[in-house]
Amino acid sequence: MARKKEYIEEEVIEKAMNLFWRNGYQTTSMQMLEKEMGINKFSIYASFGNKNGVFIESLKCYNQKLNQLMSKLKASSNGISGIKEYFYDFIEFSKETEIAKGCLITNTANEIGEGADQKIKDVLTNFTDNVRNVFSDILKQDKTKNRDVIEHQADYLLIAMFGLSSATRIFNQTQLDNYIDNIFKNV
Amino acid sequence: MARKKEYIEEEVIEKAMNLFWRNGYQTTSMQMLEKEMGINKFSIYASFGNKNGVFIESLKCYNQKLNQLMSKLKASSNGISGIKEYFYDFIEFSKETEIAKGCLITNTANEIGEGADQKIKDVLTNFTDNVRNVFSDILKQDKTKNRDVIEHQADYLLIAMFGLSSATRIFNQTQLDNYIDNIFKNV
DNA sequence: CTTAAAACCAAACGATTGTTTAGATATAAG
DNA sequence: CTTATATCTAAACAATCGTTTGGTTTTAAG
Repeated sequence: MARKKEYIEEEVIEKAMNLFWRNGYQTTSMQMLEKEMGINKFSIYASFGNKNGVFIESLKCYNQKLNQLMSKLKASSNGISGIKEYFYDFIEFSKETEIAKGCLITNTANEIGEGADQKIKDVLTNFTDNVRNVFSDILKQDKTKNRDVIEHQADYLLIAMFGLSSATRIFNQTQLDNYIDNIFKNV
Repeated sequence: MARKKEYIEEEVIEKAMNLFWRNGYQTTSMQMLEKEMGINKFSIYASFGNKNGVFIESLKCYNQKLNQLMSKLKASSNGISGIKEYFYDFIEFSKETEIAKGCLITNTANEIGEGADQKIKDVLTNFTDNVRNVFSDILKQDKTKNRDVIEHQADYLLIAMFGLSSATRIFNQTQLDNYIDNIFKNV
């Protein structure tokens, strides 16, 4: 006995996510979100609580998109060369629609300071643990490597991904290619 | 025929720089700057024009501090192991007073989006060119390396520094040690 | 000692921030 | 068709943003 929503939450969140991705949390205002999401402020608050709620859902949406990107890697039995492919896939992903925006999670980790919201920190931790586990699983395909080496290399590749995120925003393709080549000389 | 300033611009800018370093550009408000710098808003505007002016000067101040840190490296004839030492020096530098804050320049590069101020972009470009040249000069000490290899490795190490900046903010010392060890297996 | 210039403080500026509310509109159940 | 309820638009909320201004205090030259 009520009116129907004229928007689909998953759809408008994806638009919000892209805005946050381009501009960061602080720079993105409710006014900008209103315009980009195509719905009224009232509807945004009804669906997501507040700005932080929109951001949290945007992070989760980004996480999902990245999991889709990683599904190829998860299913792969190509070992390290599979991870290297993922690095290249990520570069394309980060500039999907327009200019390079880096990784939303990495950008957020770099943006937030001391007094950051705990929910946001949790999403970040979940994300890094997730990526690290995927890398670790792939590395385990090589039975000649012992557990210590695998853990170290998983950490190394995870941090290298963080570097790649920043790099996509500043450096050119040749520099990125060269960076990735060097990174994978050690694993 | 006038009153004397009760503050030294270099001193208050260093305080502003530390605030920007901890919190980023957007999060840092004039109110916070007023408190941290210990002078009135009027004085801030009289000395630095506006918030952007304070930030530009803060970036320059940071640049100077980093050049001091690099002076050891510039004078070094230890080749690559000198650069590796610089990586460790930077980690200490980034958490000099308190918690890890990464590199202010890298943080800024990650924070600013499409419509960033040109002056800020210029400072960032100057900085990366500067660091890259120092790395390049050190690498040239090895006469067995040809020009192409040196340019590639300078780019690689530069991007690795960007990764290290993010990493200091998120990962623990063991992970950082391992990261640096792996990075320097290739140069 | 007077006087002009610069630095100080505090208050206020309009604009924009994130958030809430009031009233009109649409929809589905009874 | 009536009625209850959820969604819509648009206006307003207090708070804070970066910035400016007016008046007071300090200083140093004449």
